[in-house]
Amino acid sequence: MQKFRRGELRAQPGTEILAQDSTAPQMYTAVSGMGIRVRSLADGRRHVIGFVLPGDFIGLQAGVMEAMNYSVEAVTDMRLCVFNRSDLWSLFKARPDRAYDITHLAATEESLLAEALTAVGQLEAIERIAWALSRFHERLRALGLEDNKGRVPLPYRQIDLADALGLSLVHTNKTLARLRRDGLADWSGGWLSILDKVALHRLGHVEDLQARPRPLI
Amino acid sequence: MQKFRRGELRAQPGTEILAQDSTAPQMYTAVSGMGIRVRSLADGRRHVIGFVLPGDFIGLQAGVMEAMNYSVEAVTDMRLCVFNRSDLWSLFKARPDRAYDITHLAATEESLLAEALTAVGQLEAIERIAWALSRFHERLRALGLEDNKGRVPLPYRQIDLADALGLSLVHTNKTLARLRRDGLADWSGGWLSILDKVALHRLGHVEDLQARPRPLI
DNA sequence: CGGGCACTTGACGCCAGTCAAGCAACGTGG
DNA sequence: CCACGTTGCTTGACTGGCGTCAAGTGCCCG
Repeated sequence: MQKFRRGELRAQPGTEILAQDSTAPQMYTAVSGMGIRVRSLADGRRHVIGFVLPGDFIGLQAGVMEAMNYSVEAVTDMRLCVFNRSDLWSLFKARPDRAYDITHLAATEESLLAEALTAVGQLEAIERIAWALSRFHERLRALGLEDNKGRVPLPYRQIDLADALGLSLVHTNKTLARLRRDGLADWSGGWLSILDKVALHRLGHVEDLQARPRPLI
Repeated sequence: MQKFRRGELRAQPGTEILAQDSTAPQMYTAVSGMGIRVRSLADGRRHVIGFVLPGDFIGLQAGVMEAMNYSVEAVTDMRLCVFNRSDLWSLFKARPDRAYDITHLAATEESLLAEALTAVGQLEAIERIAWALSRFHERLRALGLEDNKGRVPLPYRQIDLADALGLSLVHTNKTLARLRRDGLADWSGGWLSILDKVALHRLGHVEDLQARPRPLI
């Protein structure tokens, strides 16, 4: 992939890396720092589609479609690898294996969105938050960001989580406080600890891949 | 693509075409009939991720990932083209243009899901339904299914729409009645008519591609 | 004719939104 | 150095949109 790399971008908190409705000429891979994918409505409401963590690829939509349908914003300082949209087609011709990987990425993204849609559509507030915190911990742990006390860094604001889950800031805050009080999870000061993983997963309907019901017809 | 076609499948209403958590060896393109993509929770709740219309490709997840993370069910009688998962890789090697198209499909799917997520997360009940009916009419009209009275066939049940929008059946029913009474849209007897397109789009925050705000910095 | 399914409508209650006030941490400029 | 505005978090009081319960209709099918 190094051959297709075109440079590095640094973004400050609050910066818009890719703009909704724009036809960006570039795609990115997050190297460090965190951001959000966000869709804005004309009346000011916004929905956080997802969270960008190190290693995530962003801008595929801009790469293969006419335009992005959401923005990407930095929440912390970020460093990103830059790729040219115009190189994507030559990559597909030269490296079918890489093309396959990119399709795999897109399918994974779709899978994440389907799960989020289910959570937002069907779960009640405390279940949604349990789901989100479980997923956060899982992803960040997989990135090796867990410290020796089992905490992972989570530098987002409560309003970001609220807008991702379709909840109000106030209710999100109260529900986080309840999870803390009940000893399930504690997200404060930019760090997240899972205190009772089993209970949290059950509450958030997070499926342990091991425990999937295997149909044996 | 004909070379990769492996046969035809017919499915009755209620049939599960692809099962959640399964590693299906096949992918499909819907030829006729309609279905739903649906995720089920352990406690019986379900979320309708999306609606399968003629021309839609399904099973890409099963094709490139370990397993589907939602099921696909037929709602009417359906006919589908069958493709073998194992042929996907050879397609990527032989036809980079087709591989690109498939990635484009996946990105389009992601885009639809992002819009749905925003609707379910941020809009209130009547707005969500206005959004959904607008999108339905648009997609079905593009398929040439509009009759000379401006109606399109919509053979789903109210519970399917309710489960797609994260609303209860009862509230969905009452909201549909309200849109009908107010002269915005009428979905009854399996047919959908848009009576006041402008008002419906405004209510559902459906963006006219023409009228996008072009940033001119 | 009886049972099931989809749709409809009214009554009631609760989860979560809104409003409002207050605190702590931070950066800025007089 | 302190006053002041801004941003993010917290908490209590009140309200309302939407869920649940319940009953009823029309239609299809065995």
